[in-house]
Amino acid sequence: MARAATTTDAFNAVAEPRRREILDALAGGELAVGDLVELLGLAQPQVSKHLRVLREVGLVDVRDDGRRRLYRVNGAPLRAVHAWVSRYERLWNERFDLVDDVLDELTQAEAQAGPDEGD
Amino acid sequence: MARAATTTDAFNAVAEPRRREILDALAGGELAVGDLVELLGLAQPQVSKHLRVLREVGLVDVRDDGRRRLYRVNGAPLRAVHAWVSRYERLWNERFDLVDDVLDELTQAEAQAGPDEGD
DNA sequence: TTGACGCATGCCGATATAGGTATATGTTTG
DNA sequence: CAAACATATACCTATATCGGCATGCGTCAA
Repeated sequence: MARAATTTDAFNAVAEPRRREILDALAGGELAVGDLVELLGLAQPQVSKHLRVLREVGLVDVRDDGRRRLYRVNGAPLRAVHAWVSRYERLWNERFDLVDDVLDELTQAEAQAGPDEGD
Repeated sequence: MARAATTTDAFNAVAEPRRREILDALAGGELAVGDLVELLGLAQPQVSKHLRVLREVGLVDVRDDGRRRLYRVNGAPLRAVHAWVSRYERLWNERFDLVDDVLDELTQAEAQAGPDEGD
């Protein structure tokens, strides 16, 4: 067999440091490929390839702007990663159960406040 | 070059589904290799190999028990993963800033409560 | 239209992987 | 000591990856 494709899911796509850097760079807002090339100091083809992987797993969206292509982050696929990792949070954070309780209370408070829970 | 080694960090180690399953199984407590073989339905050598990877990145600890080896989860290395992913949480969870505030309040509350904040 | 620009893609090579099967190492039992 | 048990490791093969380099394709400017 071999390792699972990097485009299999967010877990695999994000295992590559450069791709994480790309997402971090895009966290500030839309950027063109050329911008990323400068920011990360990578060759243009490599950036395009990493973007392709990120695009295939849905971590970024593209938009055409003249002869440039503006990329944007889409965190949705990371939700699964976050969900899985969070289950282990208590293993390194003793206080987590406390936060857990608070989240519970928060949920209930919102429920009681009803749909009209303006800030 | 090629892909980074699976033993490079938690990101790479955890990208493999089987290894995540192993960690999930160990979440309930110590287990011997044989137990994991049964639980996951994998061949024994494969389980041992996956455990080796997890061990190299520090995600599991081993303990000898007669002719068996008991493995145990160590979530510490996942902290980095959690930290990175969490920064994107607000991208899919509109309410995150709310939780953010609550965490802040919690921290302050604890500080005020002092060291004697028993359950 | 020609040329410059911006980006995507194709090809190449080296490498680590994951599963399969066989076997080595260490431990308990008789 | 020998046999059974539990786990680790060695070897093998197919495969996808990542980087480097060249090139294809669409877009804007003169």
